Amino acid sequence: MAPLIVVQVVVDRPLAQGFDYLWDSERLGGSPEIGQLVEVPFGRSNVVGVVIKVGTHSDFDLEKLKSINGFAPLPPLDPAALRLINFASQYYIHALGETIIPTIPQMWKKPDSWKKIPQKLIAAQEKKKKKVQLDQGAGFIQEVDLNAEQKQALEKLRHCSSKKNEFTTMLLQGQTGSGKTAVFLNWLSAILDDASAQVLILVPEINLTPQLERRVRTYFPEKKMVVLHSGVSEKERGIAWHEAMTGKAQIILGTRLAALTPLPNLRAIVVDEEHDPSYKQQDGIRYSARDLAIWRAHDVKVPILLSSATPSLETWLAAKAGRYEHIRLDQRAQGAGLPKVHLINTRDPQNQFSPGDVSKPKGKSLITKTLANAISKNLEDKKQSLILINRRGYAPVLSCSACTWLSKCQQCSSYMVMHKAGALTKKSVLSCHHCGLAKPIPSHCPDCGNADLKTLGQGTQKIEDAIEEMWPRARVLRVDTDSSKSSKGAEELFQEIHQGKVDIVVGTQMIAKGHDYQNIGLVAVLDADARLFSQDFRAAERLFAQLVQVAGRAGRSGKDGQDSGDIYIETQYPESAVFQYLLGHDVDGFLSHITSERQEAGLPPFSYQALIHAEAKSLDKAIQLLSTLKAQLKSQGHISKGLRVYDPVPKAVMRVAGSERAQLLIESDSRKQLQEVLEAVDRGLRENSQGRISKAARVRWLIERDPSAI
DNA sequence: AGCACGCCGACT
DNA sequence: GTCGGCGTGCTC
Repeated sequence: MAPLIVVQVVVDRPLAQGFDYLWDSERLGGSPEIGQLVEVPFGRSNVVGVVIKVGTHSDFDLEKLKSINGFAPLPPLDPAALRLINFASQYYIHALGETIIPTIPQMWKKPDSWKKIPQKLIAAQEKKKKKVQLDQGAGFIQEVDLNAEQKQALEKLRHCSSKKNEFTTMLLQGQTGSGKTAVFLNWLSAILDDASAQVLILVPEINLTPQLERRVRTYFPEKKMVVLHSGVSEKERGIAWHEAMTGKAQIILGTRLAALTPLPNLRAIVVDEEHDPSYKQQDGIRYSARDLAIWRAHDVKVPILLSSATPSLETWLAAKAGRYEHIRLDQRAQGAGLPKVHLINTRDPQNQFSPGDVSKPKGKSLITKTLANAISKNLEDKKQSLILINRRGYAPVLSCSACTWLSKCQQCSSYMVMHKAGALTKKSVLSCHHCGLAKPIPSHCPDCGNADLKTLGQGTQKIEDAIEEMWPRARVLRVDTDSSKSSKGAEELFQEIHQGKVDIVVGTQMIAKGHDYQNIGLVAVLDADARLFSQDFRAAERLFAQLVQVAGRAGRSGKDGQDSGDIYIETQYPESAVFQYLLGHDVDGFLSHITSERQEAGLPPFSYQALIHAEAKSLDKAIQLLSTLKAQLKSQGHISKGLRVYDPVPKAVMRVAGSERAQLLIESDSRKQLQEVLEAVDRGLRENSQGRISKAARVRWLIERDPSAI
């Protein structure tokens, strides 16, 4: 009789345990290995799972064990990848199976097509060969072409990461346009001299990927590179992931979803724009790809480079404290100077239009007279202007002029945004940006019947209208998620800007991210104040980072260092720290400033946080669950010195798509203590839940470690 | 989570 | 008489 083989498998369900199965060697024609992707019968159906244990006995009734159906034509996930996923599962208090399975591309999770996969891979390889030949190009900046400062930074990078098998974290801090990319690509170049070495380059979830992709390809034409982000098709992603996890791909460029790809020969990691909030996953397991990348680098003993013009406070402090190497790049490459920052005090009547002004627009506009003059001049100079307003749609809310009616969403506790007819929809609509509900615009007030409905506030669409009215001969383009989703893709819109087909671009923050523009003379930010006094303690930090990024867009046009562009910020509070430090492009000054603020308030990075989210049909139930949880933690003696469990509160947008939401904040001075409490929270909630929904009141809950916004 | 089983109300 | 609501329990 063949020896008994029992394997433990985790599946994509919110279940903490693994499940035991029999491994029938004869039938399966292979031996079981940890990290193998298998198909198992589970309940009534068959699902894929990952083997986490191989042994000869089971705690479960042997008679009741089912057998493994089959395994994927894949090597097992390597031990380092499994360690990473195991860490993520524990740190973020998320079931192992639910952590591991979603990282595997769809293509590999269809057992029916496992047999056909080898042919598919061969076909894809053939196709690739043809493509590669077309891909050569210029634009490559060799080491000799770097400026003195870049060379120095590169030397330092090499020096800090010269020892084999040593973990180092390095922060490469430099202004936009200082040539960080050229430096880190040259750094990676030496690492890639080892033919088997793999490097991981993480980028935020932005439209920047195609640009960087082209650039990396021209740097390393002979290296195999794969790209992993949500825009890559399922099939391509499956192939790319396979090439990465088998060590065939040397360069893995991707967004946060690439951070968990198995890379058996990983030698270095780069996290570009490390401060960017999109590294934080916001659904499912809420991990930070940047934090996991650092853990990963430490675990496999390789250097990791974090790059940013405006580092996150966490990173910057670690660098100050010497835990990270701090490498600076302060001059602008290619001689471009820093743009001049102008603060326009909107409370100052001098900046506003007076009734008699010739150029005064008809309606109320966010565009002040001072800004309008600057835009006019920029137009005369044949330069492009970027106008940023972080609110899409026409107007954030519609109101009745006779009664108190406002365009509230029926399902959510937020307002419906008015969108004018055009790109997104054929007719004008009211749309809820939280639940997606869209309704026609009422012709009369639903409450009192009054026909005079007025818009409050201004979004990108309304600004676009205002600009077209003020500069009828200028070519205006709007770029936001609405305009890029319809008619043309974002990439095409950016092409129009590059080709000089537009004079004024109106858009949300997405126009400021990652794209290099050649002829921008002016950048204006219209709604900066909205985020100045936010509930979220990181709002100012984010705003500052965005404004610096925006400023970077303006400066790139200055070819000879003369004309470096202007940035205009309209604000009621020009004296705010964010703006004052921005005036001097003083990133370090600003970070020092918020350091003391955070320290005094005991906020991260001087403490560690977690949120317990609760969502139910009624707010009462959600709050009730969290109150009970808090009481339970108290009675079990979990609340000790250095740990603060706040009271449950309704969320800012309390109601979304018909369910009401609350949260509980837990804060601790120690990571370890927080971990222990969160494990207790998980145990306590699980005891009375099926999956992630409480049995009694049907409250859906979720633990979020290191929330990016509270 | 996903799914079946099970026991109570308004329907072809 | 049944279709279907969602409360409860299980998945090796």
